[in-house]
Amino acid sequence: MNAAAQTLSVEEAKAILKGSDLRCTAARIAVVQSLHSATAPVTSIELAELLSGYGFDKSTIYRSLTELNEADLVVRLDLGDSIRRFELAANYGSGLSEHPHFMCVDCGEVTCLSDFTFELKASSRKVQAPGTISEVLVRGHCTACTS
Amino acid sequence: MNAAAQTLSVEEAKAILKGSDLRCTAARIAVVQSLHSATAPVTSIELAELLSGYGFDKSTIYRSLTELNEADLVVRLDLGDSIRRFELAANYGSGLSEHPHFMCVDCGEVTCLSDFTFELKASSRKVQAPGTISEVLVRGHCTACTS
DNA sequence: TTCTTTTTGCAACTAAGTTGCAAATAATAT
DNA sequence: ATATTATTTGCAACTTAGTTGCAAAAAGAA
Ligand SMILES: [Mn+2]
Ligand SMILES: [Mn+2]
Ligand SMILES: [Zn+2]
Ligand SMILES: [Zn+2]
Repeated sequence: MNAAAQTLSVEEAKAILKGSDLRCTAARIAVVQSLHSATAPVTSIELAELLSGYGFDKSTIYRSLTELNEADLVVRLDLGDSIRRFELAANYGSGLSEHPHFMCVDCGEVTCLSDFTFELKASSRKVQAPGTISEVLVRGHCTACTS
Repeated sequence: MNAAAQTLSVEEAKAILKGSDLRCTAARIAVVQSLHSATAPVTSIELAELLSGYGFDKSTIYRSLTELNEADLVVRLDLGDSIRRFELAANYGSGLSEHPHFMCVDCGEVTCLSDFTFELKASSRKVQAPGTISEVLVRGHCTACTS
């Protein structure tokens, strides 16, 4: 897991959960706090391992992540390496502030492209869009692996 | 699997394999032919199941796909549902003709966005690109699932 | 507190893909 | 056409990420 951005108190975590009508259980509080302290998306495995060190079962962590995701409190990223990653929604449930993600195919590092927007351009005016876009993932070679 | 686009003869398949210095085995020929006849990316599972009906072992099919991918004869798509998909490179090994892909999160359908280009735009001039992009994946709700 | 509903831990299971190794096959040399 | 050598295959066992059923525990409401 990565370095703490800042610590979220138990009370703050509880407030976030209550805001989405979720029960405040120890596991969910721990998940919210862990995700909050992360500076990049966290894999389910990392989180399950970290929190099993505090006595939580991995199935509980997986279930918590799914529940928080369904409540739009966390974003679930499927980046193509068959390992799920999660990040706390910037706004705790509103579903705003989506951004594309970049994954390096060499080192596996994942970056939030918060300062970028993506544009899909039809090459001719007769092709129609495939649908409404909800997630954009870009893969390639990161600057560290290229240089 | 999807309907045949056109049939590729054994000799044509062999020529493609030889062009990349790969041995012409029955399994690899069958994989090339199957991928050629597909109109959309094919999952490893579909292909392994189809070809196991002809006596090939699934491990052989998985290995063939990996080898053909490493030779740039086929493109491997990781679309986020932990199931790999493959398509024949349009130009049999040159690595050109890349295009973004769209996956519907509702019905799972995958579309090649051959007629689209993608543009990553920095929101300010001081943010730098994350690296060199090699694959773009867009997920969302397809028109059929939206209407 | 008591009651009711939701959540948890456990262990067993699933799905997709990988691996070691002896036997079979492809390409090459004779 | 046959022998030689390197590569590929089939098999079965394994791995990894995640899921599930169910009884016990915990949360929130009364
Ligand atoms: Mn992000
Ligand atoms: Mn395609
Ligand atoms: Zn990298
Ligand atoms: Zn759809």
